[in-house]
Amino acid sequence: MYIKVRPMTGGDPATITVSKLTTVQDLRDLVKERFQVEPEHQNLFFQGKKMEDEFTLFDYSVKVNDMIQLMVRKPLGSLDNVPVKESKDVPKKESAKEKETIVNVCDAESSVYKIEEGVDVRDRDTGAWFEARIKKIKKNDTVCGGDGLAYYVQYEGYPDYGPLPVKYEEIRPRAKTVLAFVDLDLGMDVLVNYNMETPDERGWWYEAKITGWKCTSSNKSLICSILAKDTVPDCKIVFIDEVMALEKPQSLAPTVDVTEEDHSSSDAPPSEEDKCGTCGDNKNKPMNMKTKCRDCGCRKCGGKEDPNNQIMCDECSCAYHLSCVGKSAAWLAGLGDDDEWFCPDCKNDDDIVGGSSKMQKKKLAAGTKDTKRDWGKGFACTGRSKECTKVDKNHFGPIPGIEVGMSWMFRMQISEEGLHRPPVAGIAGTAALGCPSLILSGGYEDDEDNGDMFTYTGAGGRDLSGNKRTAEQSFDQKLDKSNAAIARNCKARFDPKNGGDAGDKWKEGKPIRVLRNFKGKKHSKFAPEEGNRYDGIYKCVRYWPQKGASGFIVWRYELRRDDPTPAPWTKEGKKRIEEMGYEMIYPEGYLEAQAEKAKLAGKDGNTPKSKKRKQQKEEEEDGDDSFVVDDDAEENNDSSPAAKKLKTTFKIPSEWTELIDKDLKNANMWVQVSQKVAANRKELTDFVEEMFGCIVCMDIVYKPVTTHCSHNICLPCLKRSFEADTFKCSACREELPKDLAKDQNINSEARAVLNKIFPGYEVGR
DNA sequence: CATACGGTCCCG
DNA sequence: CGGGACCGTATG
Repeated sequence: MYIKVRPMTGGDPATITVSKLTTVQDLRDLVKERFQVEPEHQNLFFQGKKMEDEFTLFDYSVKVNDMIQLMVRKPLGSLDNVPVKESKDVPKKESAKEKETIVNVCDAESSVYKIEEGVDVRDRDTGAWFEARIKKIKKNDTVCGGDGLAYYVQYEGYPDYGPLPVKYEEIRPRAKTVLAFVDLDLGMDVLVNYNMETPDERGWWYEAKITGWKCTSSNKSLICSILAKDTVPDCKIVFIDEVMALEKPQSLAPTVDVTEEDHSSSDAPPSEEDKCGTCGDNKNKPMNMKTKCRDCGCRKCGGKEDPNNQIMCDECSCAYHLSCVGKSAAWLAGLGDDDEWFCPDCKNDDDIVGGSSKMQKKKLAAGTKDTKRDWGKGFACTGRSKECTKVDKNHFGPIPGIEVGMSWMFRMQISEEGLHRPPVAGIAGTAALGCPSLILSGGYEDDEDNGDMFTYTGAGGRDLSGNKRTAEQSFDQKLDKSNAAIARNCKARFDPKNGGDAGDKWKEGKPIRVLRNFKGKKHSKFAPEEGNRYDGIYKCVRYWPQKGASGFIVWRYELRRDDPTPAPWTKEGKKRIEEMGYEMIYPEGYLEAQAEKAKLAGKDGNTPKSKKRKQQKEEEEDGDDSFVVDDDAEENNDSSPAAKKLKTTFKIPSEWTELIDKDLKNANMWVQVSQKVAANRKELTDFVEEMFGCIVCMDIVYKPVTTHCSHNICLPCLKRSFEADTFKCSACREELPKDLAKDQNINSEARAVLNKIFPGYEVGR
């Protein structure tokens, strides 16, 4: 499988091919190849856990395409050699002087921060703020801010990293005040948690300006302009219960007074030694619920509420809410008095080390066999990276957004799409409910494929002992399980002895999604060249038992196509696939990983290109005016009279343009779309997605209302905005008519185009 | 737990 | 290069 490794300092993540059994130690070598960082200087983190050499990626539950963070640990002693960065406002001639002063680096005091004070520090590369603690303050140092001081900070949770010098401008008193949603206001500067890559997940803390918000009955979110490395506008913040106020630096003397005053108002002021150094609350009995603090509250969320449902780590003595570490009250009750518990940050985590994980058992078993082969590599054994939730597992019929002629490289992908869920088996479904999908993969000798009609063979009748997936027929098949499932779809009486025939009522049977796999090429000319292709809906006409080629009884099924979309092998179908620009879909990150692999093994130039060329030639020789996939034109510069081999551009299908012409309100936008030069379908649809993003929720506009000022808003978003008494277009501040948020104002022409371009995009909204 | 028309690497 | 041995995975 492949994973991604991203340096904490920003920069592009690298795709690295590994297996689940790769040890962290081995991973370090791969990371070294890519980032030129010695293993001993690497700190690797996965989901907040520091990775230790002796464990495998499996131990950490690393899955395909997961992201691992790389933090470069500076070699000891380099601290004093931090490269001098010439600041712009220092004239060059002074640099000699500066050199001189380095000698005089010495401890200093700050009028604002004190040693050991908890602060937030802005990371120069990402712009995110991290919790840190001031360890030293020096003057005349190489890194000095406006106050002439360098603050050496130690990042919380990264004891091996630092202390590092930062400027006055890069630190701020530790944020401690959580702001209630009602107190948030437009234009306010706050600290928010945001994930640049997957905004729905937790990320880092950034300074942000509030520019809008969005409320539904179930969901509230905030729109902010985030100050990362650069300013990133229109970020949707989902963690609205954790928006924090920015603390202003205050000079030390008055600060003490203020905190003292603050606490004099509560009935029992904490003594100095009980006072939390971070938030000033009483450590033993934190009272200020408005203030979140990871030092005297829950280490994870900072919350202080519900102390009875907090548990303390036996290693670091930090408190955690049970819910924050995924434990229940019942689990706590079941814990004996001298049972130890270790928090996720401490090394003795039972999830990783020890315990009776199935991994350990497997390891033992594997150990006796001493297999050298690393099965976890590549796509042989990877599992799903997502599960289809768009439709139910027992959904029959087409799947929204999935069109006849679309292709995926691997079985696991069509499982993820919900198209055909079993990873290996050809027939999905149960005897009780029927068969929603099947795939022709050329594994059964009795299959006969005539395209619009084919006969399929049931499963079973094979001896799979020895952990096999296929074998030759060695006994009679029975009409049960998946074999019975297909029969259930047939509009005929269920007869496990003789079979049944739907006759001319065959179309009344339950629909079966049919896919063809390239391995069917052996026997069928309807199979695709590569991967797995969705061919549409078929129905079971009849089913019967028959003596197969092996001499054993197999169940056979006659399937007939009943789908309005032209089949992929017909002239019409081919044209449609070309027009729609359907191209082989690969798993996320797969191609990058392959490219990387090829690069690494690049010395011997035996790439599988020859095969592809041959296929292309055949297609061209075929002479029918089918399109030419021109994805490796650059290597054709040898002798081809290649005037026609310019770059292919995606041509907008006539099915789209017909609808586009009707959407007069967005004529301007569509002109831009039609002028867009896109190499393939995806490039163009990405552009459309950008153009037709709702100005409020940013998703593709749903039930679009096109404003007079030519902006598109989802009707529900518009309604919410009006309910909040905002009657201005959030894109251009133009006043909107108060009666705009009505069903009859939906731009149905635009909606029709978008539904054509993004089939099923409205499902689930 | 058994089943299953995958995918990969090794070997001849 | 093509066939065989071999696991990891989702589902009933």
